[in-house]
Order: sequence, then structure tokens, then C-alpha cells
Amino acid sequence: MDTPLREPTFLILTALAREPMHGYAIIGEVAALSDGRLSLRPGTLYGALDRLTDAGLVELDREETVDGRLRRYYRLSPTGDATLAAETERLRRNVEAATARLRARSVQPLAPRTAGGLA
Amino acid sequence: MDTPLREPTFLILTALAREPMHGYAIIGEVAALSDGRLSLRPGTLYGALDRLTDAGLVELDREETVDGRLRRYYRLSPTGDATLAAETERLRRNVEAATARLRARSVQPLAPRTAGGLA
DNA sequence: GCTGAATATATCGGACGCGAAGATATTGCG
DNA sequence: CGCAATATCTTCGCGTCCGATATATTCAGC
Repeated sequence: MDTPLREPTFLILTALAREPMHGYAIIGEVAALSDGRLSLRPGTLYGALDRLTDAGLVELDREETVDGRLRRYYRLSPTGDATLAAETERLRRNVEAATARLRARSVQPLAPRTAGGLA
Repeated sequence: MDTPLREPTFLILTALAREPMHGYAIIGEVAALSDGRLSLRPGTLYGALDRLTDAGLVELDREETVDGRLRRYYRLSPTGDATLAAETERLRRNVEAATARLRARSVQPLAPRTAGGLA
């Protein structure tokens, strides 16, 4: 898993970091995590869970049946935990780099050539 | 451009935030920005530049010919600047959310049931 | 003077994650 | 009884990315 995680995958792992959850609950948790910016579609969620399970980042925790409806709980594996931590660090560095660049530009938007200061 | 930027695209915009650069120089700049973690391939770079140009996030700044080799400089457009700032904020929130979740798990890895404290 | 590495651009095909849409089944509300 | 909400799963197409390849020029080494 050298490839960087995309946002939906990253937030799914984040949602599972605290405690095991079932798929449908993850949709709501990710929406909350992202302040409603990202609403996961079933295709994205279950596809991602299958991929993450195959990759060994999440594991099936348990299955419950509540009111006749199946709930399949997933949990973060140790590998998934480490991956999420590493990904978070990677993002943190990217954020820092971009912030520094944006600030640098803000300080000196354009070289003051046309304003006719001296010369 | 509602879709979140992928990492290569994000770092290309970051590289351009400070000053206009030509394609080949961006490859080195992105490598430096990511501490060598991400080495852009030509296919990724020029494809991304075309897409970003079409989307209005970057603009052709100027063309130079140095030692018979063409250099095509790109610069961040105001839209690209705003997009990069917004994306950085989005990432910052994701990093914060993940960090909080990882910390929460670290404080209480498992419910202390088996350790037999009291009871 | 030729070869190969570095500079600098471009293009094509495959892989893969994501999103839209719809199917299925159950409970609860009006 | 029909409709919304809960909860799962599947199929299809798109966009992005990467690997590979091509082209052209300069410079270093032999």
C-alpha cells in the first residue's frame, strides 16, 4: 500500500480509529468528520471496505442483527492503524509545505517592478 | 472542481504558489517538497498541467528557450490560488480529525476488562 | 567525433479508486 | 398500504495517475 489514500478511504479509516462501526454508521460518521462536505455513497463505502479488507487494513469485527437488519462491524487492524498514522503525517507535511508557500506568496505577491520605486 | 485534489496535483499547485516554474523544474520541486517521497513521472506532470490549465487553475506564464531547449513556464491563477488555499484547509481539518481519533484510541486501546483491576 | 546522460517536452494504454444508480430486504410511520 | 429510513451489495463509466515510449538538444567523457 504505497499509494496515498484518497480522501474517502482516509476518512473511513479515521472513522474506525476510535471504535468498530458498521458500514451504514460510517457514512454518518464520515459526514460528521468532514462537516458534511463528504457524503459517502454506498458504492464508494462498500467497495472501499472490500478493498481495505483485502489489503489487511480493516478486519471484520463482528456481525449483529438488530430488528431483522444485519449489521456488519469493521475494525481497524494494527496495519491499518499504522497506515492511518503514516498517512496523517504525510498530509501534515503537505499542509505545512502548502501553507508556507501560500504565506510566502502573500508576503510578496509580485516583484515591485512596475510601481516605479527607485530608478 | 469540486473533486478533492490528489496528492500529485496538490503538490504541483504548491510548487507553483511561490513563483512560476517550467514543467521539468516542477518535478524536482515536488520531490523536494515531499522529501523525495513523490517523484512525478512525465505522464503525470504534463497530463496534470493540461488538466489544470483547462480547469483554469494554472496559466501559461511565458516561454523561454535556453540552450536550444524550450522552457514553458506556468503560474498559479487567482482561482488556482484560492483552490489551493481551500484544499489546504480541507486537508488541515482531515489531519486534525485523524489526529484526534488516533489519540483517543491511544489513550484507551481496549476496555480494561480482562486485566482484572477491581471486581 | 561519437556515445550516453541530463534537460525538457509530449503521448498512449492500463490500472484503480470513486461516484451515480439501482437492487434487495426489513422496520416503522402515516 | 405505500413511503421513508436502515442496511447491505452490485454494475458501469469516468478521471487521475503511472509506466513506457518518443523526440530533440546540450554537455561530459573517451
